[in-house]
Amino acid sequence: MARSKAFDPDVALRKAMQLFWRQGYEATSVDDLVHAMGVNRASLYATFGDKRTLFRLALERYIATVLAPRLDATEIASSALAGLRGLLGELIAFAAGDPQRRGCLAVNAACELAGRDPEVTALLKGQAETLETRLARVIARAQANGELPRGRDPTALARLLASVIDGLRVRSKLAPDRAALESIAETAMAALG
Amino acid sequence: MARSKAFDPDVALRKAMQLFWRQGYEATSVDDLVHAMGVNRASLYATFGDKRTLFRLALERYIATVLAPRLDATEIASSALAGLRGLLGELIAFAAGDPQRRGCLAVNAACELAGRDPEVTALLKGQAETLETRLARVIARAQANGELPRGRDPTALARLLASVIDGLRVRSKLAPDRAALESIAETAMAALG
DNA sequence: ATAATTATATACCATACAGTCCATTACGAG
DNA sequence: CTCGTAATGGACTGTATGGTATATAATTAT
Repeated sequence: MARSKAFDPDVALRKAMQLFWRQGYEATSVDDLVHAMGVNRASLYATFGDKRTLFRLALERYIATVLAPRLDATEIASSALAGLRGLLGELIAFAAGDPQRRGCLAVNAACELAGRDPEVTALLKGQAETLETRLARVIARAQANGELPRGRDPTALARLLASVIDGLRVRSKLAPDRAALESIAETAMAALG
Repeated sequence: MARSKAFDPDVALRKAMQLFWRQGYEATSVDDLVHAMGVNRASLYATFGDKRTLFRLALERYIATVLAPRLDATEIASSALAGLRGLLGELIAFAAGDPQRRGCLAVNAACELAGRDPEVTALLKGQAETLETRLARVIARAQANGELPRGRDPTALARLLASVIDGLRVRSKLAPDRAALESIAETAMAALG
């Protein structure tokens, strides 16, 4: 009934995500996107809308494909504590192994756009809440397990951990020094006890 | 011997700092700066150089006039622990009282430019190191005072605290909720003991 | 007052930008 | 095979961008 797309929208969106991750929103031009995505300009607008919409889609994809699976793995781990350690460990391994120092697209977007783009702000705020809630659940499980002492508020501990994670992401943009990052993760884990 | 400037370079630089703080680097045009600073375009270039140089100068000024004095106050406090509490308290008060949710210019700049502007990266990395060193000094003093138990590595604790601070700054861009921020600060302070 | 020097106003430049239009091409249902 | 539909190439638009040039105005040492 109609000509079919010469590109895979999923792949193209992933490329857009990666470019925004590397360069940020403002520093990325539509021309940059056209080249990186390998999609014709008109097709890009027809498929994804304007630059802002495309960014929002790329951010949603980042949350769904990068952040959420890591949290899934954290929750699924048989040992709650090991799950948390694994989360921090993966984060550090990624940061230390990324010569481009992209950091985290969500944190980058928060710093660049929060307060100036309501939709992006809402998206990121929701993600931050999800992170906290899920961390609190895992911490509560660790307390129930006896892996962590009881009596401390899991929500407060989760908030601290979420802040440390954001802090690690900022730090890894400036000095992705594995040893220092691991020291932070260890001290943070100790703070849960 | 020559005509004198019709503007105060210090005041103008402060205005530039505030605009970059509000909008970020890429989202701020030279025209925006011309208007906000109240300086003629040619005078702006003659006095401060190009946009990148001006941003670097504004960032240096931010570090010198916003960040450094807070750290001074932290170190000077008679009680080391109260100094640290004061630091976190001021940070939270600022975040909670800023309807524009500007966050921290240094963190914003790190997320937007680190890895793509070597000079800015070096500047921010240096500031991060200064923060850690000075926090470690205060923590060591608290340990020596008996305000904190001895035996824990002040550098590791300082690194954790610095990460929490960066995390608070990110969080305050999304949800500058005073109670939640205070809960994080309290839990972080507890982690020092 | 004059001359040397620096600041200012304003026009200007080339380029980059986000977004659109249209002619052409390919697909697939009938 | 044909026709309706949608995708594509690529030129195009108006505007915004960072940065400069030039002419004029103000300052002060002499």
